[in-house]
Amino acid sequence: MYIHLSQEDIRPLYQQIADQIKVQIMDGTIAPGQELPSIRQLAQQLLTSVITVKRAYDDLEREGYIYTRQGLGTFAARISAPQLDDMRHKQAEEILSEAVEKCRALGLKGEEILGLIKELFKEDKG
Amino acid sequence: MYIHLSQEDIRPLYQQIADQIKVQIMDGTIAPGQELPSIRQLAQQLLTSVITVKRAYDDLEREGYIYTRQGLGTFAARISAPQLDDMRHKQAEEILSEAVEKCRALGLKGEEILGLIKELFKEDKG
Amino acid sequence: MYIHLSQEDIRPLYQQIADQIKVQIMDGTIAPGQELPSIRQLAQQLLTSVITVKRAYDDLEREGYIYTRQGLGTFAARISAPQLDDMRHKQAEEILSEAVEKCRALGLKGEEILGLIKELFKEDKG
Amino acid sequence: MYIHLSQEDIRPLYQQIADQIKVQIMDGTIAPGQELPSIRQLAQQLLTSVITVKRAYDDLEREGYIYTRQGLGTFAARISAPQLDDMRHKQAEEILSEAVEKCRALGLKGEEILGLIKELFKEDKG
DNA sequence: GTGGTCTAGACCACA
DNA sequence: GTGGTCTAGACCACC
Repeated sequence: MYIHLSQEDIRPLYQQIADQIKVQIMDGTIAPGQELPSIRQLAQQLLTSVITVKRAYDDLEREGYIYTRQGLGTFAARISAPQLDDMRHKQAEEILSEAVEKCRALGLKGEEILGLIKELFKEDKG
Repeated sequence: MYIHLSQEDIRPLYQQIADQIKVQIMDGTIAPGQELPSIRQLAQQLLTSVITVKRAYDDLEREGYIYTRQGLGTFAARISAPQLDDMRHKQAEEILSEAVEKCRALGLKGEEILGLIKELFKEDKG
Repeated sequence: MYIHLSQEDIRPLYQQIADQIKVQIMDGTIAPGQELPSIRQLAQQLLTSVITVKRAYDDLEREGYIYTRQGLGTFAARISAPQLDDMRHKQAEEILSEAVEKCRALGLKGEEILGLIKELFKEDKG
Repeated sequence: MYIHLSQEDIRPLYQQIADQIKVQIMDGTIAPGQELPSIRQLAQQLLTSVITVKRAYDDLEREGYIYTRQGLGTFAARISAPQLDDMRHKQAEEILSEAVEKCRALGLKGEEILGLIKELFKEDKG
């Protein structure tokens, strides 16, 4: 499992780990039921502490992406394709909703924001 | 100048202050060149510490929204309305573009993202 | 003897084993005095370790459901049906009484608790 | 704020702390909006580590009972009476549902469990 | 002063 | 070997 930690990233280390594992589960890189590296292994690989990895795994388990069993290990949850789709959408909704909130805080109106987004997609196509 | 601080807001106090001043400059409530209350005055009014207000003013000055003159006071920058509009739009574009990137990383297609955004605005209206 | 182990079950493996044997003794699937499979046999059958099965058998013996004779094997205790019923009821009473106590500590009245329980059973039927 | 930690309790320390604060919020001992002791204070008082208290506060915040603000402190959430009632009921439902599950695992049928509960309440009245 | 993050290391339960 | 809990202590951001 490849994970990249950056000191320049604003997010705390445990969140960088959790976010990247989340993406890999959602895009299928990590298959349902697949065993994840042990917290000790991953901590060693990332040159970080056991607790930091544990915290990332805890967050992922709480959100239903993985499950851990004492003495057995940590595994990707067995999520069906439609469930995965749902989770992806919820995740995306959260990201977009946050971004829109920030724009509103800048004083932009809903129409202006929609306009900007449409322009964004036009540029990508061109 | 009216500013409301909330303990329950997730943002730190200094950012609540800066954000609200920013909006008032952008929507014209504070005119270009207008004098802002002194750090001590505002701290007293908001029942908060001088340090917190100073941090807000510092951030605003760094971003070009206000400027301070030793012994004279603090003033809203002399920005024309179209310039202000430009600043807002550039910032908003950055925020939205980042969010869309994150959604793409999750495996969502452009159409799906646009759909989610449209739903977001429908909910807000309802 | 059929026993199913699940990685996704929250309970540790040894407890899954003990619980299922307990039920089979209580509902008569395993007759009083009947010989149980050896620890090694069962471990092999369940694709798990001897230690795990040993721990399950130890727990069951401590609670009086089975007994082991050196060199002979492990056997279901000779408990009469009414005795079994008594054991079950006493255990259940303890569990339920504890739960009700916790609810009372939350500030709920007896009637509210009874109401909640009745709803619980309605849902299970529906 | 009085909290009692017991080494004999099966629950981990952080959960003992969280559970007791939860009860005090639900029964009104801690008022909505009231400031809780700082994690350092409470850790000192309970002769435990900062991290253990932090973990308890984290869990409570995640469940909506309290909120914490960097530099300000930790506060009981402003929950209305009906909301509190709801939370109490959900909490109780969880406790009772767990207990019923355990009884079922013992091999008891729904009717038997209901019978035991009714006897429990009769005794309390007598 | 407050909370937020992280480290290095320990001991326990489970397999 | 695995994960679960806990300690003592550090540095940072915020007030």
